[in-house]
Amino acid sequence: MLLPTRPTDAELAILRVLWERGPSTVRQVFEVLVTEKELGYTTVLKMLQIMNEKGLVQREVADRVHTFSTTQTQSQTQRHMLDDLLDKAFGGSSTSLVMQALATRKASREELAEIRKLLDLAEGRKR
Amino acid sequence: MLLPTRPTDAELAILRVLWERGPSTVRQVFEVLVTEKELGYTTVLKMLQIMNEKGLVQREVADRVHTFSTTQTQSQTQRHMLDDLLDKAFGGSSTSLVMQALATRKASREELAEIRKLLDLAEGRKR
DNA sequence: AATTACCTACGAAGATTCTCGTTGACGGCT
DNA sequence: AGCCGTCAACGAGAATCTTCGTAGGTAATT
Repeated sequence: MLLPTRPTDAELAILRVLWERGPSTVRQVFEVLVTEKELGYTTVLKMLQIMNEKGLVQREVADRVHTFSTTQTQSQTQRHMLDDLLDKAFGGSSTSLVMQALATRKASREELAEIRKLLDLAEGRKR
Repeated sequence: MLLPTRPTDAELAILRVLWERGPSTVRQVFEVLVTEKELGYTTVLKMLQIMNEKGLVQREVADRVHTFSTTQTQSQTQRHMLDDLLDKAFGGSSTSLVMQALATRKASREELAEIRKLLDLAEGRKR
């Protein structure tokens, strides 16, 4: 599957772990996820196998354990999913998306300042 | 189903039509969607029935045709989906979400100005 | 050698999504 | 009366997602 499909929720949960912890074994991923939600070891294993077929993760076989790592950075995936959401729910308007993002969760003052800095950058690049 | 589930892609396509055109009959929704994608009339009908059961749309029966309308505004749905995405792919950081949003599609200068205005508002509200 | 512990592989089941064909009802037209 | 077009209802099938039980392999421990 060359086209990067949008990760499902369960897949995202696993990707989150891999992004945070870096390359991990099935057991390591399982240990993290099981604290959030009741689920079996083989469930995680199966998911990782499927994700490997899809190209979402890659595996390295050392000794007899498999170590999995993501094939896309978190940023790449984020951009992807945002792009998708932008098309499907925001009519392509990044303005209204940002607007909603600012409305959704009250950003802290520090966050607002950071966003403003980004804005300056984006605008500066334009003139 | 009281909790608003996240609309699927096919559901979003229908919601988009209803948001744009306002309350519409099955045929009207179908006429719009069929220009974008090959699909049958009964597919749209079935989807609307399901969406009605889920509470995503409500129906009004007049004469013998049913007219459907959304139960949530586009903004409400947008906020919802953003909130969801924020949790599942951005670790709750609206800053990085906004950052990616600005990076994804280059916003026009007008859009940037508008976003800046929003920022002022958000910040003003804080002090 | 037998048991235990951990690993991957695999099949399958249940749920959801999306699609459409068929059916039956209703109204207008000939 | 009989035919045609449009409508909603319904069942069902294909595809995908998510879950886990079972099986088989390997290595250490008893």
